[in-house]
Amino acid sequence: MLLSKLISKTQKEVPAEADTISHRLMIRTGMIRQLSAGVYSYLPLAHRCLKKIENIIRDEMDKAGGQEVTMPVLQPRELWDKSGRGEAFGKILFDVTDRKERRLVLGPTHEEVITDLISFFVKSYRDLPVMPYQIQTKFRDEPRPRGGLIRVREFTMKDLYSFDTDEEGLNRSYDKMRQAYQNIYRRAGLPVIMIEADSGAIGGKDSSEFMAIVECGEDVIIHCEKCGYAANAEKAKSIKTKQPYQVALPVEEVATPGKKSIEEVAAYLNTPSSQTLKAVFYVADGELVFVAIRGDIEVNEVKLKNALKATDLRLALTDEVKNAGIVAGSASPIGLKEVKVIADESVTMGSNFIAGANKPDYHLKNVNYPRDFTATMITDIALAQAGESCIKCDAELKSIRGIEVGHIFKLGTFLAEKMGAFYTDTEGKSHPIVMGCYGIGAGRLLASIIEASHDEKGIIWPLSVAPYEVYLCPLFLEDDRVAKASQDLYKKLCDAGIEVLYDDRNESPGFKFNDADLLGLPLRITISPRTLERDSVELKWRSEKKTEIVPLEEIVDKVKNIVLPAKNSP
RNA sequence: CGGGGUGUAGCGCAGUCGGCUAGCGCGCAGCGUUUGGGACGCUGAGGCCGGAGGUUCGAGUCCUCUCACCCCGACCA
Repeated sequence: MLLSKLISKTQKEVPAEADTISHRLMIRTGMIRQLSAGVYSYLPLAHRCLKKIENIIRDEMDKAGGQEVTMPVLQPRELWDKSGRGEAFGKILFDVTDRKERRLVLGPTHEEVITDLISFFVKSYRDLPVMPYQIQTKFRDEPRPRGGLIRVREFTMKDLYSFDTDEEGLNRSYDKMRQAYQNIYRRAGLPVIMIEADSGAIGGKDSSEFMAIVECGEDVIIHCEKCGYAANAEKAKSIKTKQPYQVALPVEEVATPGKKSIEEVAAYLNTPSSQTLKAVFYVADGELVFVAIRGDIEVNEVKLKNALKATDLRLALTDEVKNAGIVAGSASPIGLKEVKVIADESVTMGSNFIAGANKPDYHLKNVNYPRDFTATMITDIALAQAGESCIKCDAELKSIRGIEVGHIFKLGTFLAEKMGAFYTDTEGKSHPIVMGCYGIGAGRLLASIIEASHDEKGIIWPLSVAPYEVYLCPLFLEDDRVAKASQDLYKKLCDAGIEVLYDDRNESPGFKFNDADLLGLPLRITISPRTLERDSVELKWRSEKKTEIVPLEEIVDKVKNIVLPAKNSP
């Protein structure tokens, strides 16, 4: 490809709104162009990377037994009503109405469609297992797109679905996918860690996320360096810090004029926050819920939502709390009736707590569970934090940030039951098909690779996903010898099956070198009057500082030997 | 959805006590000189100042409404 003809233009300056590294670099290299919030065009450089990523994914899916299909983007709304997930997805769904006023959605994922499809073709245990997949555009009306390609509203995703006769089969499919995913990241040159995750609106039991560890990560990962335990913070369990045991003392009222927050009360009474009980109010599917938790711990809303089996969970409004007769700032579960109380297990870890007195400007001392209050439910609804202890080995937990670049789920049978996907076993009995689903976003993977592989000059592409493999960089093109030699070399490299970006512009050396670094192709070949004096060219890896002088007659073979093996063997 | 911010040339920005042909840098086009780590000179093209309404002799600038985009939070396979 001639650089002068490439639909792209490198730029020095970048719009103020681009703040993540991958976003800035993709704009500066002319890879993407935003059309609307979270909606992008992919120019040739990005397109080529995406195709390479997709082909790696496709290859691994095929090897693992996947069969590629294409399913509709337009999906009737009834399908989502049937599965019951329309509600769980809520406003994320892009709604469309056709000319007959029929409601459709733009597919955010395809479990409904695939289950419907498979239920038609799979009738017997003999047809199972199957693993259909597709690589296709998905639509999700995210509340807040951000970070360039990190979170967008229209994106290409590979989604594979496994259908098995039983749990054991599901586990086998799941393991195959887990291995295939590891292969994909390795081949794409992106280090990831696999962590335990919450399945969210998708539903199901077990789920694992593959996280790229990068600065701009949206997710917090709690992990243990000692035993390797790692989980999304919204799922992570931990051993909470212990409180010294004390003999339960009689409850005592204390004045706390004007002190409302845990920090204020704890400071005023000169006690650590771990010695207090905190009250937080939520509305779960329209019902007010009182949440009690130890003062030093935050509520994990995902765990709470799961514990309540709620579809919609949000913090309660001031008025809603007031109308329920609760005194915000001095609230406690003590003596509370008619309101559902969910307590974190931390309220049982400790004694003689400070809690609200349910009247303004007063708190209670020496509150103990269950002597002084009870709860509708006591369970783990705490947000695990760095500094707490690992549930597996008791070592101290750390937290890091990551981007979710893949998520695999064991769905089980709930969708098959809802959608009517049953198979007949050897005895002629009918059973719901056991499902799993496995997603990976191509654009996000691309952005993550840049996040993980760049320097102050630009991108450093791994060979496997680079838009081109070689940056052919002639200097002083007006010199006929240079023009002829580089033209000649360009042709030979192309004929050898090497993907070459030929910088045929009449720019200064510095300008070209800087563009080469910015674009980040793995190999740079420089030809100039100086190298031609020695019948040579200069070869340089983008990832390394040093250069190598290679004779003209050897360069094609040398590049072939570097690039082709890496290209052809995964 | 709550809080904050920004819309002026392809990109980055200035101009806003209302006033004349709306500027600067980068980029783009032409000519010339240069050039092993983002060169320089000259010439030139390019603007419904986000949109609508209003105030005014006069609006990029003031008022009202609106739209878009970004950031923080909420939310998020």
